[in-house]
Amino acid sequence: MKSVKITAGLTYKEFFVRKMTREILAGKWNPGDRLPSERELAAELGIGKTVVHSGIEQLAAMGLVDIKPKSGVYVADYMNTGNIETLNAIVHLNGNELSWEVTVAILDLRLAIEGMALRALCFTRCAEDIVRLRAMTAQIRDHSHHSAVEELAELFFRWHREICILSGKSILTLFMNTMHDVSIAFWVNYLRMYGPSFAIDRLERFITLIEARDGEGAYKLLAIGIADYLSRLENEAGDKRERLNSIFG
Amino acid sequence: MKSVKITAGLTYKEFFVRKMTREILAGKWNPGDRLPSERELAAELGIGKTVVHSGIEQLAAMGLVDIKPKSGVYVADYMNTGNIETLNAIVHLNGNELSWEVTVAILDLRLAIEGMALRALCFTRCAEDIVRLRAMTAQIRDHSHHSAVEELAELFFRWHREICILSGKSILTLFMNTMHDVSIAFWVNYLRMYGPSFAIDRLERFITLIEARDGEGAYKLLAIGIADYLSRLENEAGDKRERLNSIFG
DNA sequence: TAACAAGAACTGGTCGGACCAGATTGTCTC
DNA sequence: GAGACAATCTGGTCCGACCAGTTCTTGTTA
Repeated sequence: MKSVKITAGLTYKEFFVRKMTREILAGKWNPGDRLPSERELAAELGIGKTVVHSGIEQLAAMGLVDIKPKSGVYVADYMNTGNIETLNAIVHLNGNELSWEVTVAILDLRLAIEGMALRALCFTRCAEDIVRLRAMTAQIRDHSHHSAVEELAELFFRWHREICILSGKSILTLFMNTMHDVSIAFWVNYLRMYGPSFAIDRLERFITLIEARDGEGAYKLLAIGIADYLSRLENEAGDKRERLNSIFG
Repeated sequence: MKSVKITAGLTYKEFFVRKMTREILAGKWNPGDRLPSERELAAELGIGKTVVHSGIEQLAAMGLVDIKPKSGVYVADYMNTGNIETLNAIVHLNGNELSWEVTVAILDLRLAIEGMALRALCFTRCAEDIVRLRAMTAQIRDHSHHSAVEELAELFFRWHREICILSGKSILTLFMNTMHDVSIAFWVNYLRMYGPSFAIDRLERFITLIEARDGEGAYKLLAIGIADYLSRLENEAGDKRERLNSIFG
């Protein structure tokens, strides 16, 4: 008789990883705490130890726990020793809500990565690159009438990744992909703020600058767009405060 | 009778992942190629299919393969869809040699990440932060007489990560940790170029600027250090060319 | 001979038991 | 009380059994 209630579609392992992630990030376990042994967790949940072990390995790869062989599994000081997967877990637990700090950090890194790629691409671009970017933009425009915002977010992410690919700077592409999950969360918020139309027009402005080989112009467009988004975010936070003030006094 | 010759200390899974990584990155399989089925690979190597499957899952997490259920496992277009683990694998296969492109990209990202952290820390730092950084620096100096360069590299990485931790910008810390493996490779090269003494003196200059709350000064020190390193790297490449010229004509 | 349906074989996916090696704790003897 | 040995604990690894869906092969019917 299993004690685990399996949510539709989740394997035991997925259920276990989600449950432990939630508990760790919710503070049920603090950094340094020793988790129950794999056998205890397996017995408690009514699943096999190998599944638990596999789940714990995943938690370790996510930076949430440290495994000490022969000793036990300890909650890691994950905000200090964690990695991008830690951040992805935090963001996912928050329903893909990005805090101000996360947003600033993501966008600054994006400026660094995509800034380099844009400059390089403006220098090296060929005609097929422009055709490629235009085709992708048109595809996004087609989709914008009937696709969910998450789908659109994926398409925007891929457009900007294509900048890195076309620039020939493979490493920048790898870094950008590494930030995929948090970037999708960002694009969802961005599309909600500006709407798909505005966002697509901006893509076309990038293409114009790339066609003109204006690396500094393209970089500036990126930087200005980022600054505007952050400014709007701040204003929305201010608006929320004003609305609360008018309700409560 | 196992057909796998196990290198000392490697599990079947580790052996399998290394073998496949080497073959994929060496071009034995091209992006889009379908790998032999898990059962075929298992039979060929004389190990269990589950181990092969587990290894393939790891290769997928590394961005090297795409798994299509019921169809097969295909080599991914990993330079376009891969992630930081892809880069780590490439660097590791090259005996931790960093190409110029990788070095430039890493350092630019580091400038973005640590630049933000330095500025923030100079603004918010307290006395204990300075004490902490001084203690870490002294520890590094103690180790520099008898430690291997890889150990020193780890200590330098942690010193710079501590900047992020002390800045209170957790997200920057997570990003920095994400770049841990390639950063270690960089620090090894850096220490070989400048020597531990010089590198430690530079840490102390950072501390002086942080103590003085000179965010722009600290950022400049970082940027200048990076530019100098890249310049020397270029000169070394030039020196190699000159030496070859004088040998061959 | 061609088309359709059923069965077999294939694919990756998941799970749990068996066993391993080393660390830690408990028990017994001196 | 100290030391030696055994038992128990820990995480670690591997494998066979079974699953679900896809694709290919074979047999039957028109």
